[in-house]
Formats: sequence, C-alpha cells, structure tokens
Amino acid sequence: MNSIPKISESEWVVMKSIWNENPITANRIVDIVSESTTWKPNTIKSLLNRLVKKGVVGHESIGRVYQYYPLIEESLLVKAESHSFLKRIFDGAMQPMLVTLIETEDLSQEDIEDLKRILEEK
Amino acid sequence: MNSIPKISESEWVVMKSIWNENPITANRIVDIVSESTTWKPNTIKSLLNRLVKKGVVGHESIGRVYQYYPLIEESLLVKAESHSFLKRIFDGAMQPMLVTLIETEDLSQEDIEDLKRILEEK
DNA sequence: ATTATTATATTACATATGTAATTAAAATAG
DNA sequence: CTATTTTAATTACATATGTAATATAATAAT
Repeated sequence: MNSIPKISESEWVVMKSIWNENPITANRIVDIVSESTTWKPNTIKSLLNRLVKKGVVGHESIGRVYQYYPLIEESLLVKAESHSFLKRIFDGAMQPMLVTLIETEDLSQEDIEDLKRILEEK
Repeated sequence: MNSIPKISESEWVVMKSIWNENPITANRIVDIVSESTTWKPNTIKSLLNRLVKKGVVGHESIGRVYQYYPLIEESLLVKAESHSFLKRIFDGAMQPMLVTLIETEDLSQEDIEDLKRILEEK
C-alpha cells in the first residue's frame, strides 16, 4: 500500500460498496452490487478477491463469516484517479476540463451556482 | 465509428500527436511520442496500428509514405472519456469532483479566477 | 457421523493492453 | 536489376481485465 494501486472499472464498483458499508460481508456486497449490474455472484466474488490480492481490501472472520473492509481511503484513490485522468486527457489543465464538463454534463443553474460557491471558498 | 470506441491510456498519447498535427507520418509520431515516453519505435507503431484497427485513425499513402489522420474528433472522445470518468468515480456528481480537483491540483489564485469566469459565462 | 448447504478459494478462458521483435514489402542505392 | 535501407504488417508474449465455473472447506441439518 506504499504506492497507490490501480483498480479497474469493475473493481471500482465493488470497492464503493465496501467504502459505503464498512465492514461488510461478501453477501452484502453481492446484493448491493447486483442492484446496479448484471454480474453473477461469482463474478462479484472474483472482483472482491482481486481487491484483496491488490491489498486494497482486507478481511477477517468475525464469527462464521468474513468481514471485508477497505485498506485504503476512498479519498486517496479518488484523488489519484482524478489526477491521472486530468493528466491523461487534459494534460493536467483544469480550465479545459471544466469547460468540457460544463458543456457535456448539462447542469442546472443551481449546480452552476454551487460550483461557483465552491470556488469562492478557495 | 457509430459508437465511441474505447482507447487505452497508451493509445491516448499517440492519438494526441495525431490530433495535434494532421495529417502526420508515422515517423513524426514516433519522434513526438518519444519525447514524452521511453517507448521503442516499434511500440509506438503498434499502438498506431491498433488505433487504425479500432477505426479511430485512418491512413493513405500520399507519395511514398503513409499519412495518418484522425477519424474521430478529439472533443468527442474527450467528452466521452470525461463523462465516463465522472460517472465511474463520482457517480456523475460534478460538485464532489470539482472539490476534489481543487484540493488536489493546487491551483493558483489566477486559476481559480479563471474557473469562476468560466462558470459565470454559463 | 453423514449429508446438505454455504462460503471461500482456485482455476478457466477470452479479450485488452503494454511492450516489442520479426517478417515482408517498398523504395533507394549501386 | 540486385542489395540495402526504410517503412509497414504480422506475430509474440506477459500481465490485466471481464466474466465466470468448479472445487474445497466450514457449518448446519439430520
């Protein structure tokens, strides 16, 4: 966990369920992830195992069943991912990115105001 | 080119050189990409070929050498990528993303002002 | 204890990606 | 034209990823 590991798109969705409910059992993860995907339970378990292998998720058997929990903070991974995205697509330039997203994401006037407020607080 | 193809991280850097200089020869691409990577020329050519296979780059022999050119607009791919990133990491929510990037990317006061201006223009 | 049920771990397999080397084709130099 | 150089195409190969099936170990039911 020294350098931040890369986790794949599918792994992200599993990871999120673990950050949201910590600790959490494999079955809960399967239930939650199943709501937003069509993946078979085995698929979800596989992804879970890969996350364990990558060292971003830990588990211990409390009682008769494993409890899984994150070994890395969500904000850390989110930051790493955001930074790499910004660099990869926009060569690190925030302005073009904001422009692109503003015109892609069709935001309400409210949203725009919120965003401005965020900037003002800086 | 009906649905937008996915291009990998490495392919992005090759793709960028083609958007920047259009049309462009393979050798130029190799030269340019070599400046920012340690990839062997063959590696760069391979990536180029994959882009052709994916249908995002075209080529035709003008004179004795191929000229390569993009078959898809940069802005289109950028938008698709941005949208998918936003969805994947932030569940589509701009606010948290902006917050994250603001605190990750350490921006100058100038930058902040620029960003505000962009928002005001909406 | 033996069987059935869960839960977890191992193995599988196709496609994608990173990273090139090898081969073939085309152009140029003798 | 034949040999060499340059360019482009094909093949290679390890690791990652998407997507599971199968096998094994632990529990619970009989």
